[in-house]
Amino acid sequence: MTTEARPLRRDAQRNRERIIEAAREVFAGRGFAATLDDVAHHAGVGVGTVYRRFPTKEALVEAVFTDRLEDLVTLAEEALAAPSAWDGLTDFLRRSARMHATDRGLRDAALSMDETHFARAGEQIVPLLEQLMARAHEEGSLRPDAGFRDFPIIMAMVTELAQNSAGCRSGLYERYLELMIDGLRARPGNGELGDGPSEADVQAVMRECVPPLESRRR
Amino acid sequence: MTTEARPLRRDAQRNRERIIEAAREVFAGRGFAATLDDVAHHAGVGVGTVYRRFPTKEALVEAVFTDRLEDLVTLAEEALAAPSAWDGLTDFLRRSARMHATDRGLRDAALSMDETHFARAGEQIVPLLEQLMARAHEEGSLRPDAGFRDFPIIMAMVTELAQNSAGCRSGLYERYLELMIDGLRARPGNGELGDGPSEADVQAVMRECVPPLESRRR
DNA sequence: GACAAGTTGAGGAACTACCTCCACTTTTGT
DNA sequence: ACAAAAGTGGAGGTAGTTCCTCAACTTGTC
Repeated sequence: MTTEARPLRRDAQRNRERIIEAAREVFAGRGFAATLDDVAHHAGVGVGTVYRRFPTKEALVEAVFTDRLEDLVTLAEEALAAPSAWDGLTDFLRRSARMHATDRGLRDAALSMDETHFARAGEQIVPLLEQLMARAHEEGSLRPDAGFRDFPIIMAMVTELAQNSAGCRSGLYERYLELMIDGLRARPGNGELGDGPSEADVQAVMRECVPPLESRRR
Repeated sequence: MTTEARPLRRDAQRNRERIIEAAREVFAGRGFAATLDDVAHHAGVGVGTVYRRFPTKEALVEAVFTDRLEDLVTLAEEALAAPSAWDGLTDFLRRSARMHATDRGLRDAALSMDETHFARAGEQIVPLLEQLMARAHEEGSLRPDAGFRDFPIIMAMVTELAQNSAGCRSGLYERYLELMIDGLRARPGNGELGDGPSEADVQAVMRECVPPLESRRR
């Protein structure tokens, strides 16, 4: 049952790296909506070469974004280490929003966490955010009716705007993130938020926000 | 130069109404992304009939949504008439968000205000919102660094979520609207919002949020 | 009942994306 | 140096979309 892979020929190895590099750039701009033809052209190789190396788009996406998602986990760990839970929480929002705004592929990967192979990163990050929220609640800085499941939805909204304003003022999304952050503060006079989303709700929304990875072909 | 239109034959008139009715429903569900084929099928008529009556999608959209946009203007007028500017403002947000969430076509029409024939509704509504914001600023209830141009962007974000959660919990967007509303309150301890969007920014974002009406065909 | 008006829906045109295939080139092992 | 193995390129087949036309047919009106 050994998947004893023979080493790639030298030129093939070089091409593989070129492809990943090109994919990083192309996905950063167009997200998962980018085609493998795009990537190939960008890498200066034929489409066939891309398909030989990465039989599905998912395989390529995985090769490109696995590390980047680790960065998000690291970000969450740092957030949890901050002395003030509020500062940790808001920094996490700001910094991850910036990452997602800069790299649309990363955004799509993060929003696909529950489905794809990225599930592992999700499993790491969710408990961190849960703890962070719990600490912020204890601290009294976060409004009590906000929960950790609001994280992904807020991120989805804000980074969607980041996409839609990329052509004019790329930093515009920050304004509305700040608005939501101020809305998250625990304060007398806040309105009623009502019931938060269920886990299924969160997953459904995330799915809607990302172009499907699998080919529609049957 | 008379556009002396002869009256439609009785059956044609009936079909025209059916088409508009069907378009209302179909656009409500799929927004401007709906095709005229869709509409025809829904109306129980052939595609050709639709194209004969409405040579472009824009003509049909106009026929369907002109009144509905008037409703939004009315809503803004009512908001302005409220004794408290804050209540008027937040009610406007809540009620128009609900309208947009229920009818995706209306959302698309509202977000196309600056381009299409709906410009007139835009010209009516913008000054109303501007006054409303001004009154809320005087009143001291609205944070001073929020402006009337934040309206459309907040609406775009919230109703985008309404779209993406239509399949699971259709009311989910309300939670995040409330969050933004709390973020809009004037309060000590609010963060810095930075520069608001320019008129051009707003228009660019709105454009990005709506599928193009014209055929891509060349 | 004749003529104009209206209807129909299959199908052509244009686009997009996915992916395969095989003649050709390059590397590697001897 | 040479052959076998590995890798490459990219035109083109398959397919899914949507837009819109048109010629044969049906219906309404006078």
